[in-house]
Amino acid sequence: MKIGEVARRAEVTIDTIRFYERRGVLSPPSRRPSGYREYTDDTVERIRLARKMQSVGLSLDEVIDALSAHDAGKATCASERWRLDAALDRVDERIAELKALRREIVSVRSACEKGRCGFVAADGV
Amino acid sequence: MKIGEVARRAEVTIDTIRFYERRGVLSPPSRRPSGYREYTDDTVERIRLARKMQSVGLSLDEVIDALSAHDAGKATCASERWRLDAALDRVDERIAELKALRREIVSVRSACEKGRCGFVAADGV
DNA sequence: GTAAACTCTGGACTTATGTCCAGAGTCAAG
DNA sequence: CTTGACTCTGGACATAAGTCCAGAGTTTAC
Repeated sequence: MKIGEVARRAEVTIDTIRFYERRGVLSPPSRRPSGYREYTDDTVERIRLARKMQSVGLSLDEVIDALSAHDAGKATCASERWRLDAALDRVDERIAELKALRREIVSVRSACEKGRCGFVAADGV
Repeated sequence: MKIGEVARRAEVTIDTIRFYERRGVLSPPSRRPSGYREYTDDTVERIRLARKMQSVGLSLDEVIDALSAHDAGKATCASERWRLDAALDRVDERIAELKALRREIVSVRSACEKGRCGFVAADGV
């Protein structure tokens, strides 16, 4: 199938597919005599898998890495679960940062209500 | 005082100060005959205020906007508090997104433990 | 056979917030 | 007066993950 159909089926843009090829998420497909890329269903699945990985917070480099392990045939759930753990740790860390930020905002805000907020006040800046 | 001392006192880099000038956070300072920028203490305070605003999650454009209101002399705590409210809303929204992502990761992870995880599994992709 | 829809390449552009650079000129201390 | 520290400009570079473009060639439906 042509790239447009892959894009529709995998729910990404054509540009993303070509970008994935450049980055190595997808290997270069076979070509028609005209130069058109020719794909199989596998590519659709591979893109979906990549998107799924990205959607849980893996960077594209991590996705490429995971897919390589996958391609090498050495990937099992147990052997790859650390990637999810790492993603989870990052999310938790980010949540903690945002909660700290939230406390800071609330603090500035309530100082603001009580007069001197040091934020927007008439401090001559 | 020269730019280097402003940088030290406001705890930013010289590059950041010049960048703030280009962006309009700081107005162009007076110059020595040599062309060197000459600042007063006010600039240090203004930079600190800008950093404080950024640190609670306002974008640079929002900081510029807030400082303009400030410069116009129309800013009071009450009139500007909505900026903090907006920042707070964004943080809350972001936290909610991350919590949803966390649930998704945990879900994929536990599916992974139970065999078919559809993530890294031997699904022939 | 023609028109519309599709695809090709390679590179520039996007967002946000700075950071870094070379090459030239200036300032301060001794 | 010399030396080392400082500052100037303007533009390129950085991140991440794509997005968009022109201009040319291809495929498909009618």
